[in-house]
Amino acid sequence: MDDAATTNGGSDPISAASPIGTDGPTGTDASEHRPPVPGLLPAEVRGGRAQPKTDKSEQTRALILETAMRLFQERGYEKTTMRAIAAEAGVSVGNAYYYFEKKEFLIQGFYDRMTYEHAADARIRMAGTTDFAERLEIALTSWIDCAAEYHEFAAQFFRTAADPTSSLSPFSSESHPARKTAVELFGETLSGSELAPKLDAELAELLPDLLWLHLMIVVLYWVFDRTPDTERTREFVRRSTPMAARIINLSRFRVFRPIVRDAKGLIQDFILPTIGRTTK
Amino acid sequence: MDDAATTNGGSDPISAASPIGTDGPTGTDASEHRPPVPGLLPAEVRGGRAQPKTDKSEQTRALILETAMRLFQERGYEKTTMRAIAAEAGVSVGNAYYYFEKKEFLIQGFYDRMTYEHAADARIRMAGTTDFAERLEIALTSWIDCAAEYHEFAAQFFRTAADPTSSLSPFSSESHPARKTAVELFGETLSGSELAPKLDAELAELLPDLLWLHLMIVVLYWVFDRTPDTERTREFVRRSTPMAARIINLSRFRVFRPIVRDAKGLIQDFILPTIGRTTK
DNA sequence: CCGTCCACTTGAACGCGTTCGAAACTATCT
DNA sequence: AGATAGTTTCGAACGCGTTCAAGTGGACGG
Repeated sequence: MDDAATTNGGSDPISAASPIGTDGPTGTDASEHRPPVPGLLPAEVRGGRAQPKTDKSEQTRALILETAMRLFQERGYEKTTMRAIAAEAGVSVGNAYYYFEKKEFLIQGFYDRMTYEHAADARIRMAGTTDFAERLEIALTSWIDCAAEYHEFAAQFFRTAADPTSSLSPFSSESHPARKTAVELFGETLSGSELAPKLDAELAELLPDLLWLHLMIVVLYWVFDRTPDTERTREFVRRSTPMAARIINLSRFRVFRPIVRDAKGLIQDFILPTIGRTTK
Repeated sequence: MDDAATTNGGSDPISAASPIGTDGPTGTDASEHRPPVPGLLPAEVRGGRAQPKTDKSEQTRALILETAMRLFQERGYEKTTMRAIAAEAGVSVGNAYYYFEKKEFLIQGFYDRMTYEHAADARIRMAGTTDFAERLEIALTSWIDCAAEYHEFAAQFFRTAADPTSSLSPFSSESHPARKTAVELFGETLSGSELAPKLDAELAELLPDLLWLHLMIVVLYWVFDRTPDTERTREFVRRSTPMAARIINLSRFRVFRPIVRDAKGLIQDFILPTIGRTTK
């Protein structure tokens, strides 16, 4: 009896905006419609139960989520019990489960928050830089910095994310706004560089998702990284970004055409559909 | 207090990995659980507690593992309770935990068995074929076939494998014999092809591990694949293997030198050490 | 002012993974 | 045979995630 799908009303309050690739604005992106504090946004309403009907309801939900996030950080995920969260928030366990179907779903709060913090931070940091490799390195390093405080229980999160039956997976979840935000950031990483105009349009459309995959690899590396300040992952980023830039740059030349064509086909047919992107 | 490490005597001395005996045709009963080679412990011993001291001990261990694997396949991982395993095996729960530290560790049995079955099956299938792309496709398709029966609860296994704190992870576990076996298979996949003599020796040394990573990507794809008979993954293999072969083939040419050099450095410095391989 | 509906809240109870102290069994020595 | 030490087995008990039947309280219609 999998009630995971049935209990949720199925309606997602976030309506999809225009596809990523169709935007042709080379100038100011103006995608900064995101309020600065995402902690209490309806964006985090996802992953729970039905939509809130009351103000008080939403407050309770936010209270539980905030409390959970604080305790997770203080004690780690496993050692934070649902009873402790409920007690600390001053509600009952059942109430917590009224808003969050499973303990897992409380992690979503972290994921969302980090994604938005990362996007904002990276945009600021890469402003003024036009070299693509540098921009990419900034974007990835920014992620590592934003994620630093959560490294301790990242394992748990990653575990959850790797479960295809869980809607928290960055791969399988359809209409995951956080992923969309991240992909958009990489779109800007590319479009704001001097490399962008030189590229084949078709390839340029795929690249944001590919760069997001690059981030996923970095995340994988980061999760397993046990060096202080995840220095090894940072070094990995410093080494891999110039190479990625070079590969993309070389893709323009004739010798590489066949490979690039193959790769594009593979990505379009097998990778993007899997991660929930429907390229028409 | 994490007693997970302290309860275990420290290092579990794994002597060697031997292929799991081709199990009897029908009766999976514990009737032939005595290894003919005295100094060689079965591969299944890994992941549990201390080494068995008695013959009877080893029998009990095997009985529990066999029972667990059967129930996992019948009911799935989550729905198979430790109590059920113990009851079905005719032992107590405590006894099961005497041999297997956590329920997770019972999964290891699957992993080992599948790895050896795969290696054997792939070797048979690719005998007589010298085209590298074909050999690679055979190796990967063989894996999908061997893994087919476990697809249902593969999610759970993958979840566990993605946890860096778990010793079951194919990445972080040092001295994982199953991984070694798989890498060796890919070594033969390459060395048995007409491509092998043409390659740079240094690159040829890296390739088995890289091909294993290719398999890991296929596994990732497979876990999320919901199509019947994981047809989509099979198609993915058919498409990706010729491309991999072409890339490897092209790596010989001068134009690609710089990229190949970069890639080699990156892999040698960052990928292989992480997956427990120390290339000198 | 009462009844009805419904979002919200409660906490006891259930199932399962895991632990632990003690019993049972085996091997070895006196 | 008895004593001793080590190994294996047992099952009750614990903690935690999760469920569920039973409330509570406010809004609204009559």
